[in-house]
Amino acid sequence: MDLYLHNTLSGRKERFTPIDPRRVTMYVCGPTVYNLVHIGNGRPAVVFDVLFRLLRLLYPEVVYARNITDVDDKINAAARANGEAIQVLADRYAAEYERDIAALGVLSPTVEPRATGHIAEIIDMIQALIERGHAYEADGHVLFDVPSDPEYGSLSHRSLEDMLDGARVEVAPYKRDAKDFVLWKPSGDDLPGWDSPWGRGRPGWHIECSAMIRKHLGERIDIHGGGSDLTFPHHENEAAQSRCANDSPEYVRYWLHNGMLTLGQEKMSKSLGNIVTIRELLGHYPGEVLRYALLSGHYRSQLAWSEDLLIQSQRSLDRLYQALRVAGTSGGVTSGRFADAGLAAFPQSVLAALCDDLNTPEALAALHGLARDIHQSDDAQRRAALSDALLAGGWLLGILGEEAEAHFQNRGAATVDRAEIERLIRARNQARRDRDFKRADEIRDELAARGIELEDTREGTRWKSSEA
RNA sequence: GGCUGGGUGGCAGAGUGGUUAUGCAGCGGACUGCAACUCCGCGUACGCCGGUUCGAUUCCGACCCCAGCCUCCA
Repeated sequence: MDLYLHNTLSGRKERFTPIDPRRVTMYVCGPTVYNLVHIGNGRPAVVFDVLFRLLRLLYPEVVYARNITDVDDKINAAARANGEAIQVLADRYAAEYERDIAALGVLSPTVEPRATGHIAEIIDMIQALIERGHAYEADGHVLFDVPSDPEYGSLSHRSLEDMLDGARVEVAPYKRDAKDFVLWKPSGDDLPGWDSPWGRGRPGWHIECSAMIRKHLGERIDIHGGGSDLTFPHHENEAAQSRCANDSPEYVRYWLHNGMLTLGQEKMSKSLGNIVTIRELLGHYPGEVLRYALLSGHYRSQLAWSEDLLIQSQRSLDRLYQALRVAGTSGGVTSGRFADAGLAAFPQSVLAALCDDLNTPEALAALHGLARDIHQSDDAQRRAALSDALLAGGWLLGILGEEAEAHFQNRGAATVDRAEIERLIRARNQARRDRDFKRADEIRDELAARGIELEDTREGTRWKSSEA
């Protein structure tokens, strides 16, 4: 099945053709670790996790690198404010980040490189840029010479003249051109620094990604992902550096950018302060609900984050689990089961949706279609087949990994233990057989008051914990 | 100002030149001892104005409005 992806470079949807069909390479920009990440940071992690899962299904090998930026002036500032060692703070928040996105069902990438582990590669690359006449040293800094790259602006679709209009920032006096950006900057004794041909210093932001990609994935790669706010300047600069430092004229074949989350009327962002951390959300909702919410919109669109979205996502997810429950299948053990399954194990409708530029809302709709089919079927064998398909499709999206019965029972604020629940259900069913409906309803009301809801089915009475 | 993307039913959010998105919420019915679960049905959705067309929410043009980037940012 052909995969189509929207490429920022061309501005349109293109058929995905990897450089090497046996080995697909993908890089995604991770966060700068200086505090807990917000749910907006979770979007690329989740979206490109779905792409990673899909690619592994379609190609024999996928090398996926997702970086962590652990050297940055914001980290330095946060550490100073905390009176904490810089590296300790960065390590801590890197670990918190991984914990948060793991809760969102994000698989580990193939490699997770950190900037501080690649200083030698960064220095090499800067030297190459200087030698090739694309960078210069000035006042302890090394700067990229933007006018030396004729293709600069091709990714973000801006001409150099366009950029002049937006030059709102004061230009450092040592820059030859206002658009030149820093590759290396000097560090005082109180800041992290490494010896270099230009003195003790630290790398600029953009060069980190270029160096890590070259080391782990090669001079040219298939897919580069990240938030749309990184398109300019970060990715534009990164592309310029890599094109100019590498021997290959092609750097990235497919640039993918996810849209921003909004809170209220505006983009969720740290500088605006309108953020909600993943950690905070996990206190109220399972990670799977957050993931469903993130996937409920197409990755390139803005998505309005709200309490309502979470409630709707939770209930939508319940509907899928309810179908699994009715089919009598147990989920839960799906991860090992589908990770190495062939294409045939996955519902065509879900694959088709995902292969069309990762249309996750369409894929979720397909899952709901399967759920409906399960409910409408009275053939146990067919139900089992449908619920297998539902589980497989769910795995591809990174949801439905929980055992269905547990999904409904291990949540909420139930204050009754399992044995007591079973005992009361038996007592109620006895009362029903005796046609003592008053007594039966008393028991049901009592359980309801304690957060337990009952469902009577042909096979017996089921219970679930009320919504949290 | 430049460059992107968008305005779809109460809400979220896909998609399509003429046929049901999907989910949540609401209403009516079936099932049930009553509920819950589930099923069936319903509400005349496509910013505005023109154009093309037998027919446009879907193509073209103008207009209005919104968001993102142009500074750190997922």
